[in-house]
Amino acid sequence: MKDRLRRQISDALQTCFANDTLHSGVVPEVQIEVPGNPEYGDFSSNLAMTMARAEKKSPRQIAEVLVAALGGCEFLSKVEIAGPGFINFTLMPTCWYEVLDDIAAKRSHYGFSQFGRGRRVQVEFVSANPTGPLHIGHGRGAAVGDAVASILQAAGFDVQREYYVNDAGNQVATLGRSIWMRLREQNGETVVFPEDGYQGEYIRELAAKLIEEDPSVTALEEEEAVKRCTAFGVDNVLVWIAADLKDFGITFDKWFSEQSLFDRNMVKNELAKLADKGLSYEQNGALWLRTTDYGDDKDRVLIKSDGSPTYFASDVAYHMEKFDRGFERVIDVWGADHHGYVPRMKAVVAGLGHQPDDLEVLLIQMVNLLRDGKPYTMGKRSGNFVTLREVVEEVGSDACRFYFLMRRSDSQLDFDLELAKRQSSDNPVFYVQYAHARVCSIYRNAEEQGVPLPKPGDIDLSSLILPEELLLAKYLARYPETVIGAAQNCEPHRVVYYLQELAAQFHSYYNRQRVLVDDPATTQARLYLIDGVRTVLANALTLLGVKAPERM
RNA sequence: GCGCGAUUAGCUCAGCUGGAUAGAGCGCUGCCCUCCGGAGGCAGAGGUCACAGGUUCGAAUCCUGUAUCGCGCGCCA
Repeated sequence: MKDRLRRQISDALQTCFANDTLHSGVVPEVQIEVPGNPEYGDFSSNLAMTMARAEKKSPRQIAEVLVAALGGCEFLSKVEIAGPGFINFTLMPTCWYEVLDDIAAKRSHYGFSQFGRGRRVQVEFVSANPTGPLHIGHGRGAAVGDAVASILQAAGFDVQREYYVNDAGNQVATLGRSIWMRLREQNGETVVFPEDGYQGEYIRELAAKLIEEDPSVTALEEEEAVKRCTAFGVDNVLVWIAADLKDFGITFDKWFSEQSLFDRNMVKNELAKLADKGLSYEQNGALWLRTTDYGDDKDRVLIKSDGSPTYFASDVAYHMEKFDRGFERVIDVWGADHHGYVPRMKAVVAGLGHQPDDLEVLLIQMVNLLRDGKPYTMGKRSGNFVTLREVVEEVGSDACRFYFLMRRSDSQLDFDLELAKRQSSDNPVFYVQYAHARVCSIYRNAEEQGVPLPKPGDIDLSSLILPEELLLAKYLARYPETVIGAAQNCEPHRVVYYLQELAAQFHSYYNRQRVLVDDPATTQARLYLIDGVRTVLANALTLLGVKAPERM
C-alpha cells in the first residue's frame, strides 16, 4: 500500500518537473511514514520539506504544487498539507480490504519478501565451548541468533545457521584433565583437583560413563589418557548441547570444528595469505597482525613466540574461510563481554578487502534471573550455573524464547521465572498466544453454530467500517515492513513489540464487538478480519520460534 | 589511563535510522461480565528524554564536552 502511494508521489513529482511548476530537477528519496497521530491520516510525507532548499521555496508552497499534481487519485480519500509542510494522506477504506485478501492468499508466507534478493548470509551463534552444559546466557544468544536467522530468511536472504565448536584450545584440554582427575578419584586414588578444572557434577558423570564404556582408559599413560578423556568429553558434551538446543527448538545447518581448521592446514594457509598481503610481521619472535591499519588500537599476536597459535589465529582463519565459502554477509552472535574483540575482527575483514560492515557482531547482554521480583541464582559454588535446560523445563520453551527476545539484545534483561509461567495478561507471552487461541476459539464456535466460513475473494467486506476494524487492517498491513526493519537491523525485538501491539488491538476489538452476530454479511467480514489477525500472529510467532497454540 | 556502551514515567523498557502533542507493560487509582474463553477490556494520575553547548526548517535521535554507572583493555580462551 505504501509502495503504491510512493509511486503516485514519484509520478506527481515528474509531472511537476515536466510542467515546470518545480524547477530543481533534484529528486529526493520519497520518505513515507505512518504518523503517530491518526488525525494526520494513514501516511505522511516530509517530501516538501526536504525539497525546500533545492527549490528555494517554502515547504508549504511546494506541497501545494505536489498536491495539485496528485490530482484526483481514486484510492486517496483525503490529501492535506499540515504543520510545517507535511503532506498527509488518507486512503479509501476499501484499500485496506485488499490487505486481508493478500493475507488470505499468502497465508503462512504473508510477511515474506524479496528484500534480501537471495544474498547469502551466515549467522553463527551459541558457539559455546564444549566443556559443559549450556547456561542461561547461552540460551539468550541461541534465541536471538535463531530468530535473526528466521527473520532474515523471511526477508529474502539465503541463510545458514552455524555453530563454531572450540574443540582445539586449552579449554577442552582442561575438560580432559578434569575428567581424568575425577576418573582417578572414582578409582580410589587421592588426587589434587586442578584449580582451573571444571567443578561441575557433570564431570563426575562423564568420568563414570567413560570407565563403564572403556575401562582400558585407566591403563593408559597420563598424556594419552587425558587425550582420551578430552575427546570423550567433547563428544558427549556436544551431544548434550545439541539436545538442549533441539528441545529449545533450534537446529544448526552446520557444526564447524575449530580443530578441522588445523587438520586441513587452514590456519597455516590463511596466515600465509595475510603475510603475502603484508598484513602481518614478526617481532620479538612472535607473528603479529597489523590490525591497527584498520581501526584497532593495537596490533594482535597470531603466533606466540613459543610457536603456538593464539585463539585469535584460528578465529581469523575461520572468518576468512567464511567469506571463502561465499557468504556476502556474516553475522556473529557474541556475549557482550567480548565487545572489545569487535574492532580487531572488523580489522581482519577489512584487511581481506571486504567492507567492515560485511561482518556484523551482535552483542548479547546478560540475563538476570528473578523469581517473584527477587534475584534468583543457584548456589554460589563455582561451576554451578543455572542451565538453559532447567529453565526451559520450568517455564517452557515458548516463554523462554519470547522473554529472551523482548528487549534489544544489547541491553540487559530481567527474566522473572514466576511471571513467565503466569496464565494472565501480566505475562506478555501468554497475552500474545492467547490472542491467537481466542481467534481459533471463535472459529470453533462458528463451526459449531454452522456459520459458513468466509471464502477469500467472495466476501462483502463493506461492513468493516468501524474505526477499530480499519485500525486492525492497517496494522496488519504494516507487518511485512516490520519484518524487513527487523532484518535490516538484526533486531528481533521489533517483531515482539509488533506482536504485543497487534494482540492488544485484537483483545480490545474483541471486547467491544462480537464477531458472530445476527447479520451474516457482518459475521463473514469479521471472521475474515480476525483470520488475518490469526495468520499474522502465527507468522510472527513462528519467526521467533514460539508456538501459536489453538487452545490453551 | 585509554576504548566501548548506557542514561527516557515509581520500576522494566520501546521510540520505525532527524519529524507534528515522547509511548508500552508492570505497579497505583477508579470502572466494565443478560457478552464468541473476564485467562480479557476501558479510563486516570505519572516526564526538564542525565547536564551544557552545537549542527538546521525541526533533535530523545547527529556532533563536542561534562557527570554517573557498566564492561573491555594478555604472546589467556
